Amino acid sequence: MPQDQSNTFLTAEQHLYAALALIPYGSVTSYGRLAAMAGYPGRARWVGKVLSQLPADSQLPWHRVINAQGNISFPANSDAALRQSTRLLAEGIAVRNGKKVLAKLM
DNA sequence: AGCGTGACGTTTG
DNA sequence: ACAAACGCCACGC
Repeated sequence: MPQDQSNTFLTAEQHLYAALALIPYGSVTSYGRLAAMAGYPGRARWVGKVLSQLPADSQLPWHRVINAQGNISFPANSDAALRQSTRLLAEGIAVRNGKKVLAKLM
């Protein structure tokens, strides 16, 4: 039954949110690693899609997710990239050229 | 069914 | 450091 969302059953997205919430303040990880953490190895693109649909008022630390190259996955100096770099900076993580995140991935 | 498009990843040059 | 070539999966047309 589709609407039977008992608390023992978690959707794939919920697993992802749970994994995302576990990323510690001040550290970053990649889409691919987050996918694996959530139990879906090889689904980096899916992670990106889910994050792109997060509500604007989400309390989840979406800004701690960058790509495997260590870059913010938005065009440098776009509004989105600026929002993310601002939030990272607030956690003590520096960003070079509006793209490169100067921190090791988790 | 076919094709283009993504907040992507790995390998190779 | 940069780019191409794959691989990957969900969606919309």
